[in-house]
Amino acid sequence: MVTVKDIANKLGVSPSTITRALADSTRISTRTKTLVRRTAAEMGYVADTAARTMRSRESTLIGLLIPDIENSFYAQIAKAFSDVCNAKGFQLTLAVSDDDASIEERHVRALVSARCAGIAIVPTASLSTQSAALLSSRNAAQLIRRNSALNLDWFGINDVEALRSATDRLLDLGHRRIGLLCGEAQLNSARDRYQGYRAALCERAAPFDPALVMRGPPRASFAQRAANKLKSAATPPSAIIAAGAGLSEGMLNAAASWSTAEQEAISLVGYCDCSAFRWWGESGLTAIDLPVRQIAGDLCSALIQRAQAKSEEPRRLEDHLYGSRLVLRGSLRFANPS
Amino acid sequence: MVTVKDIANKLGVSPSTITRALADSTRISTRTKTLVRRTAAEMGYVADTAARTMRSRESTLIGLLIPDIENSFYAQIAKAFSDVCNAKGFQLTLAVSDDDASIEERHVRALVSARCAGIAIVPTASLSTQSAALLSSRNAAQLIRRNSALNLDWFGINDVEALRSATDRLLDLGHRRIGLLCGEAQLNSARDRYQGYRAALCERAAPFDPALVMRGPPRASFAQRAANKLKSAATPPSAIIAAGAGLSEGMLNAAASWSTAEQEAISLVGYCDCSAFRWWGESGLTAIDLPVRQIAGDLCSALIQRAQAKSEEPRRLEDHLYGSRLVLRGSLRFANPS
DNA sequence: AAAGTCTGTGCAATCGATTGCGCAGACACC
DNA sequence: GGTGTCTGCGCAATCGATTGCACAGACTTT
Repeated sequence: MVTVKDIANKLGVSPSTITRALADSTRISTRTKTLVRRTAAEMGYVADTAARTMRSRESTLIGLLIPDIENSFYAQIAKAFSDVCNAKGFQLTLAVSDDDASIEERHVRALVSARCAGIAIVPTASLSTQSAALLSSRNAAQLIRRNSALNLDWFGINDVEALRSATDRLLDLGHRRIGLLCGEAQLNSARDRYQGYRAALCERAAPFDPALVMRGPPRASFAQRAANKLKSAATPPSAIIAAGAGLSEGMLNAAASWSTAEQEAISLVGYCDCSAFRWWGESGLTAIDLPVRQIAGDLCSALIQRAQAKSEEPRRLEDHLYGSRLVLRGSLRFANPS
Repeated sequence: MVTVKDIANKLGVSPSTITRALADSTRISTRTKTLVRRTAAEMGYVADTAARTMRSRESTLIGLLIPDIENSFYAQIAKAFSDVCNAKGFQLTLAVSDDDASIEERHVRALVSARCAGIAIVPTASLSTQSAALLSSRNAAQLIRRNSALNLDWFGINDVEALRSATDRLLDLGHRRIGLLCGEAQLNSARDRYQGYRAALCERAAPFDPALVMRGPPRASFAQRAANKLKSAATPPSAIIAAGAGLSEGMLNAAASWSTAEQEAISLVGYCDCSAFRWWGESGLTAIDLPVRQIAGDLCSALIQRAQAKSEEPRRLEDHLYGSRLVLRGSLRFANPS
């Protein structure tokens, strides 16, 4: 590895001159600067990030900790982070928790250890106390999901409203038995989604059947089983809403194995519109469209801004709430009069 | 930030004792170890990765540079890397080039600067000389795509064979006008795919019409336009193969906007099977199924192994070639006798 | 001509964890 | 008693880039 000292030796000057020349300091003659830069390029010099981080005590690393990267929803988040980081000269380090609290803790530790300038986390429901402690009083924020154990700003969706309006729409179409695939209640966000669903039913005086609500881990595998179970019930729902990204994936995987008749008998609603939803069936899946990129981009920008501002004053916690809208596609049908 | 020195001061011992206790050195008494560990935990100590990297001159960072993260294909690669890194105690840093050589070069520079233990790259067709120079003689390898400017090991698919067999299958079904969406010829991998297609046509003595081959940037946007153009041609093809992950996405986006009749008139074949392909139309998209996870996992493991072996002897370049198979789904039909 | 102002560089300390070497005390063995 | 041997721990250097301070020479001002 070529170091500053190597260049200095080659040119017969001191290391300080090299750094200053490369950093474009005003105290270095133009002639020297040009010479140094050319030599550095020739020698293939690349500054050592570790040394720089150490000396300056600040890194240009942004940590993103998500439960899944294969789901399009989280992939969109990662892309938004990548773009913002790119634009502002930061690097992205990606950590995938697989919705496992112990993996999550390892990652949190690694991100903190790397002295990330900022950390964004989509927390698991069972986030460890350790993780929470490690993140508190650091430049971190939670994204989409909100875990009350985490004393951090939150950037997310108005989930009550999102689910209420989706449910409302189904009621408009005459559906009375609406299935819900929903995450576990430890997360405020899953609770909100459930409550939105309940609120819509209540306001419209529609019957509520607990058997239609399937709660479980926010994974595709769970949703797939749950959706199949709903379909095969004695009196199956005429519509199903997946209240989560992983859950939508599982629901579609299940429904893809249904017969055409079965598919037509049940209207489906997904969470977070992704381009593959347009590939669903003949004319696409109806979905709750969230401004994911916007949210993730805003969060990433906020983290970077705070990192650069480095004000030490304790801030009050903030929630950043975003709206959503329903994108109507072929997967919604009028309920058959029963 | 709590440092080793802080713990040492608190316990009235030297910093060396702390490090050794935490590293479980044999020269430290069990009593001291326990004490140190408890104190470290209480004080919320987290080692500084930068300092450690600097001293040891080796990081636990694996860099992955891909053109896109929203495409399921690359997301699967990222997941495989994440899993392997996780299992071996490494961290993943993700860089997205958007198929732009200048962004790519910035990322390469950053990854090298971070002294990554290993770097995997899915190179752009127009990879800069700079990038190639930076990567050469480092622990790096190219993945899927192969750029001859890069003097690195390659882990990828037998693309000639993959495209030959897909084309063959379409010929079996009676198709004679088969469209091809393909990347630009600068990349060996794109060239291979094209050649596989040509080879199949040639062997079966099927006519070759250059107008059916759309070559361009490996992006969804290009493929979408190209697929639409093929469909609207005077004598449209009865089948289209997308010879790339991004191209498949674009092809489906285009086809999703076609009428049912139009969709039924053209058999589609995608590249790299992803779960969303099963959502396509009524019974899923036929696709060339690649062992992506396997490839990516193997590559990541190889990088880590080499990093740990740290042998200085120059190695010969190796190619790691994987096979593929066609997954048949509803998007394939017999050609209408014309 | 003396004093003041720039310019262009070098010196040396610093960031935090790690480790080779050395040292002191305890104990064993002949 | 003398000589090893082992255990437990401290000293100080090291990794590479950065930066406050100092300093030498050139040039300007009164």
